[in-house]
Amino acid sequence: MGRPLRPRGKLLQEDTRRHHRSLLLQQLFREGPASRADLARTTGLTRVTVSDLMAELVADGLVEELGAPAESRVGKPPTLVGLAADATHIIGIDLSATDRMTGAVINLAGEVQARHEVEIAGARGAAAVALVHRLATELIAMTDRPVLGVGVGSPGVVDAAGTVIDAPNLEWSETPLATSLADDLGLPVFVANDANTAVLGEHTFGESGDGGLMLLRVGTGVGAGLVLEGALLHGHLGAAGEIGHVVVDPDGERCACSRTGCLETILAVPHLRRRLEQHDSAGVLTSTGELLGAALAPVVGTLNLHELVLSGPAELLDGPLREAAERTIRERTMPVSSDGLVVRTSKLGEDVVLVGAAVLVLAGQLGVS
Amino acid sequence: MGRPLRPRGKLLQEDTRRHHRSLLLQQLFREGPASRADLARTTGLTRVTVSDLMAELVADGLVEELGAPAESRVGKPPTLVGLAADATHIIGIDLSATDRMTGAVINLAGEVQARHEVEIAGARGAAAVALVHRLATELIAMTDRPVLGVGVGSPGVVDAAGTVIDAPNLEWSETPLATSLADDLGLPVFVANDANTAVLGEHTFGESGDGGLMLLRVGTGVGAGLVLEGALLHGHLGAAGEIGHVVVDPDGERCACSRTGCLETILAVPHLRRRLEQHDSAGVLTSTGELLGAALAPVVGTLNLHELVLSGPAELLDGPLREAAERTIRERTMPVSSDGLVVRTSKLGEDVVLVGAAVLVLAGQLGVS
DNA sequence: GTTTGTTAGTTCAGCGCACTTACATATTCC
DNA sequence: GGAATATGTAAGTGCGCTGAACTAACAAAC
Repeated sequence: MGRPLRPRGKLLQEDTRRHHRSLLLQQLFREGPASRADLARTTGLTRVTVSDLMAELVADGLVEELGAPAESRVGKPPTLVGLAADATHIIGIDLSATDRMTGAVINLAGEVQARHEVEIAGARGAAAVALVHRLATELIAMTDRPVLGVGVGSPGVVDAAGTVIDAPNLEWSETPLATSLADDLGLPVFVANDANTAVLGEHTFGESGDGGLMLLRVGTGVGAGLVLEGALLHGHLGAAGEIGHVVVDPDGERCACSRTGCLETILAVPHLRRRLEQHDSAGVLTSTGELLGAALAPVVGTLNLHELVLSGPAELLDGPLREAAERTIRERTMPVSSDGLVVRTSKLGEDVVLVGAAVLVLAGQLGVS
Repeated sequence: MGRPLRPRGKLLQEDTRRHHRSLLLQQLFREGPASRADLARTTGLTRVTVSDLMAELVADGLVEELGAPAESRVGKPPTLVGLAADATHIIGIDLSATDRMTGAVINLAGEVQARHEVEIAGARGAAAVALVHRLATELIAMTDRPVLGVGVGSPGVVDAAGTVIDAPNLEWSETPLATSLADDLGLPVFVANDANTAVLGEHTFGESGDGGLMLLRVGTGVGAGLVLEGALLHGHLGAAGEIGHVVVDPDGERCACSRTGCLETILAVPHLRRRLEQHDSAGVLTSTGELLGAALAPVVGTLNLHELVLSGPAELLDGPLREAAERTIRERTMPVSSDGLVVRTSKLGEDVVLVGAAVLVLAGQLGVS
């Protein structure tokens, strides 16, 4: 039965070729170097087609020949081909911090090659956009390789075209960041919400499995991103993962959003740090984890999630809090939901958003992720 | 940016043709009859290609010429073509009731043409499978049209191949219902969980929008199905929507599953009816709705759902309970999540699963949904 | 009543893409 | 050294779409 997807539009022969190109890149990306004959076997394409596409990919500088493998068997020894991870670079930008914009030059393997950042220093609106332009330009100047594209993880709700619908901190509203950057830089630009960007990073480079993945980003605010059935979830109005102001404790603290007991009031780093100073540390972390677990149990059950990843200050998240959340979720969901569940912290640490921004570009430009 | 889907496999020219075939069927299915030239315009295909595909579809009996439209404008009047909704029939089967198996002959427009049912009368395991075979055979005999396929909504967890992993009531475990039926009947057979089936029915024939849709089925048990980004959510182990034994009230009633305060203990019809007899009716419905809303608020916020549909006895669901649930969800989520949300009862009533089973076939065989 | 303009649908040659078949090449096994 | 095995390339085939040109059928203008 698979996943019957509704046909989305006209399909050209050109699309077929791009699809197969991505198929091969994807294979090299996930499984590493292989011979053309191996690729033909795993993808189902013929050796002829694989050779043809490979010639194109080599010409584009995305793939390189690596010679014969060490060990040898009967028959003509194969020529390995592999992704030329460092022949092309990607610019990743993380706008989720409140005081600075960080960026990086990243290779096709998701490895950070260089970093750079600019202070926000109160820049808002158009000035903040100009700052992103500056950061991007400076990052592009830091690599001598062709740049595949620019990925940006921005706070706030971002639509599919890369327009920031609403980001209060930067005073952005209906700001067409992607098109503005693309016009300025002459490069493909992809913009998405920071939590969505982060979950893509974790999904692709965080050794995560193939099941549903939810990443909860805990910082000044709280937000989530989800990858379900292999694809990023956008939601009805592009606001999937906006979980920070879901009420988890009706008897809790008053929130700035006018509700009471929002998830942010117990979990956002400033609030959590403050409560840790005032009360018994282990108790606060445990009770916070329990409230989080209670809120997430219905989500885990409904989605039959495979992995729940916490991203944020490890000293806060990776201990009693995570354990209490995991325990609560298991207590509150049935075995068929919780048996397959993994609750862990991010393997990419502070770089999730940067690396995720690179994944935006990889997926958009190469069909790889 | 769209939705960068990872390439799933080799693409043949044949697939292109099938894709375009589905594209045209989809257009006729959703927008009704149109001229070939109109179809060419809306799909982006050329008139030549549309004509060619149409000839094929007419030959297959799926589409019929309807002559010229009444009103006329400049130029040669078009020939309308439309889906031949009654030239082919679909068999839909609903196994979610405890005492009987119901089935129907359904046309391509999702309209029930004939009904039939068999008593389960305690049949379990292989005997229950045989009963499904009998029901299917008898239904096929009730129509003189070619049968496009058989769709089955079964209780329990069902994998992508249509094998029922676990359905306690029927004592099925790893039961390959789809292949067994397909071999027996010589027809394509699609099996899915009843709640998943129902949500497909609602999505396709329930006048629902394009955003995320969650259908909560309230009966002897409680389960849900979700359509996100236009496609059915399966979940990591095929157990998406298994929400009946998520704990919503830790101080609640003991559940048969050994947990306390599962959603089923407050919402399943038998439990709810019992509580309604013992206490004030409005109060019970309202408090039940509030607990339901509290459990669903994190789900609604996380997924940025567009529609939440309750399916089950209308006299229980469509009143204070629905209102309390909706109010609670709105109180507990932020405007960006709740503004776009619609909470309603199913427009298909008792037939959701039957009609959804037909959608399984429509989607699987024609790529339409 | 004829001409003009517009739209619908078909015919035909051509092109892109992947496939099949066939072959050159390079190595191991006997 | 020859048979067997495997890789990668070359040539030709088939399928599906496209653009351009053509026929058909009508309304509006004169």
